[in-house]
Amino acid sequence: MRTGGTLADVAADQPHPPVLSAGTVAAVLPALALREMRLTPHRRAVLAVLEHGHRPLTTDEVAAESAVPVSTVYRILAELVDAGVVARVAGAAGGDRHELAEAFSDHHHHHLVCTECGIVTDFDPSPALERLIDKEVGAILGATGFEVSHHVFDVRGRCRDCASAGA
Amino acid sequence: MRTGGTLADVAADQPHPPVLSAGTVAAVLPALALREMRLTPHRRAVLAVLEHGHRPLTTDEVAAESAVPVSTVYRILAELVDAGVVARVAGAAGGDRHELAEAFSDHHHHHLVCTECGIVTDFDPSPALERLIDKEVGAILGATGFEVSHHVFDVRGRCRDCASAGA
DNA sequence: AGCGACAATGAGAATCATTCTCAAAATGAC
DNA sequence: GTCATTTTGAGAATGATTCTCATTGTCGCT
Repeated sequence: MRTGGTLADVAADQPHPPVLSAGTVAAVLPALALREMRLTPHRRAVLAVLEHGHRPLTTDEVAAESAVPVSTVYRILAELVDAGVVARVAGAAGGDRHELAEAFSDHHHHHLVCTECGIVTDFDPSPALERLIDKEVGAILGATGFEVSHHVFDVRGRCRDCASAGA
Repeated sequence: MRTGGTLADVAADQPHPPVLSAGTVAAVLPALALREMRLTPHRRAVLAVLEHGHRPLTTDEVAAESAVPVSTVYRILAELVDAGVVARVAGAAGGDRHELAEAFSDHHHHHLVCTECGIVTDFDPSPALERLIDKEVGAILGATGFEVSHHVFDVRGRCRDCASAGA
C-alpha cells in the first residue's frame, strides 16, 4: 500500500477516533498524576472524543465514537469526573452528558439545552454577566452556610432544528 | 368517638398529607382544564406536598408524604410537568426532583444543589442579576436560532450540614 | 338513581441507564 | 524477564422510571 496515498486516504482510514491535542495532554497529565492514574489509550480516546465534541456528550455517544466498551466508558468518565478533568452536565433527558472540565477546555461557558431532543450546545456568557454572577455567588456562603464550588447557568428551550421541524 | 376530640387530636390523625392552598388551586385549575385534566384527590395531594416542601423533592419523597402509590406519583408528576404546573429540577444525584412551577409558586428563584447529599434548596436572586440575565438571554434567539423558554441558574457545592460533617 | 363513556388509578412487569464483579490483560518498576 | 499494580471488559446486578391493563371513579345525561 501507501503507493499514492494522500492525506484524505489516511483520514478515511480513521474516521472515528479523534486525536487528543498536545495541549490537553499536557494539562491533563498532572491532574491524573495526582490520583496516580495513567493516561491509557482508552482514557486518551475518551478525552479526545470529548475534546472534539465541543459540546456535552452522552455516555453512548462517547462509547460509540471512541470505540471503547460501554462499561469501561462509564468507569473512565467517573474517574475523570473524580479527578476534575471532566464535568458532568445534567441535560434535558436521555442520560447525563460529559464534557472537558473548564480548566482543561478553552474557556468558561454555559449551555443551551434543547428540551425536545436533549442536545446541549455551548455558549459564551458576557463578561458583565459573569462578574455579577461571581459577586452574587460570593455572598452565598455568608448568607446561607452553603459552600459554593461552582455555578451552572443553563438556558432551556428548543434548538434551531427542533423549532423549525416542530412547528 | 369524637367525644372530647380536640384540634390536636385531629391533626394527629393526619400528620402527613398537607392541604393545597386555595390560591394554588385557583391558579392550577385553569391550567389543568386546558389539558382536560381533573384535579383529583391524588393530584391535589401531590401538589400539596410540593407546595409545602418549599424545595424540589424527589419522587420518593413525594410518594411517601402524599401516600400516593409510586407508579401513580410518577405518572402524575409527568402529567403535571407536561401541563406546565410542575417543574423538573435536575439534582446532583438520586433521581430528579420536582417543585411547583414558578408561575404557580411564590416567586422566581434559583437552586443551591449539594453535590454531596443531593439536597436542593431555593434561593432568591438579586433583581440586578435577573435583569442582566434577561437581557443576555433575550439576545440568544437572534444569535443562535435557539428558542429560549427559560433559564436555570444553579449553584453547586456543599450544604451547611455536609460541610460541617464532612470536614 | 341509573347508564355509558371516558379519565384515573395501581400492582406488577418491563425497560433502560448505570454500577458492580471478578478474572484476564496491560503496564511500569526492578 | 518477573512481580505488583492498574486497567480493562463481559455480563450480572441494581435501581429508577415507564408501561400494561384490568379495575375503579367521575361526569354528563336522562
